[in-house]
Amino acid sequence: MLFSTATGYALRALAAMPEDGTYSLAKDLASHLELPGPYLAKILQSLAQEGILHSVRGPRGGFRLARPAHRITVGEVVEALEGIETMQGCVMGFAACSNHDNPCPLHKAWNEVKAHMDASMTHVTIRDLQILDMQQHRERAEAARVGA
Amino acid sequence: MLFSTATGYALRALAAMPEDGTYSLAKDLASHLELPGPYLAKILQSLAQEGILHSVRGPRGGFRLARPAHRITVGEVVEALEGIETMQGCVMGFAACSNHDNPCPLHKAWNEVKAHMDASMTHVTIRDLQILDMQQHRERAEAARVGA
DNA sequence: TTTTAATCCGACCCCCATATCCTTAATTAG
DNA sequence: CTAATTAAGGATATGGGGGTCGGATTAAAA
Repeated sequence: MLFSTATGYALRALAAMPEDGTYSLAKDLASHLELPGPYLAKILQSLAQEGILHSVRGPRGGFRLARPAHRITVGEVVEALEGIETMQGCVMGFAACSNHDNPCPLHKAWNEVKAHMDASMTHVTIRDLQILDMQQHRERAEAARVGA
Repeated sequence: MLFSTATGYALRALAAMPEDGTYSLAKDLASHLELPGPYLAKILQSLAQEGILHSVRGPRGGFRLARPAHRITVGEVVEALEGIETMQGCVMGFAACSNHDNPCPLHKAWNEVKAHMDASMTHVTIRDLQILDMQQHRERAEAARVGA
């Protein structure tokens, strides 16, 4: 995959969190999604520091979305966890190919790629991933029913 | 950049190697391109094992292209050094999004990206990078002349 | 007020990419 | 044959991402 595994975990966790204001526990999310618990907790902490999640400690605490799901973009999450450098610079690392003249042979294709991905990442939100998450649940339930 | 630094070094080195059948020394290439010498040597060894370079030891030895430059694609070099996994699977690592139905919201964009890049990598050859290399040399010489 | 439940925070592994160095093997020049 | 030259290969740092663990901190509940 293109993103780091941490980013992938974050997106899956965000998509699985309820929007009713209740707080989810890191370990519940982890067991539900079958992700490494302590690691996911650390990632959620980062997201809280970046203002994407809100967290409270103590009993009845946990993590919840800091904003409505449709106002958190995939790009934001990527930037929060990886920085912006992921898709910058020449594909092959040719120094003289920094966006202006003298482009490398892959420059045009790469620029289109970047524009494409960038547009997607600013338009796709956690809300879109929630829908996907629900579909997957339906499918899993269906598979279990048929398999039994 | 998208590729590993090793792949970037390899592409630059391949683009800088002469096609007249003479052998280049790893350290000459490294100093010419300002790359870490021992590391580049290791990379060139890998390329030799993969059949992209030919190498001989001893005096007047070194590395040369195993084939004409226009018959070595960028994709081959990437595959030789990184494997094919680089651009496979879902962008966010969603398991249920493996190419068929139930695609993630970035699936379509990502597939277009992959197709685009794949086409480029199988069509762009070292020959194309040689031309780029020469242009950069001209530019550097020009800059030096003007600067002096 | 004490207990409990949770995040928070730091210290610590493991693995891999990057990078270096040294020894060994091969080949040529003298 | 010997010495010089060069790649090949192994051992060894180094840094970051992935991942675990335990204690400190906070806040609610008993």
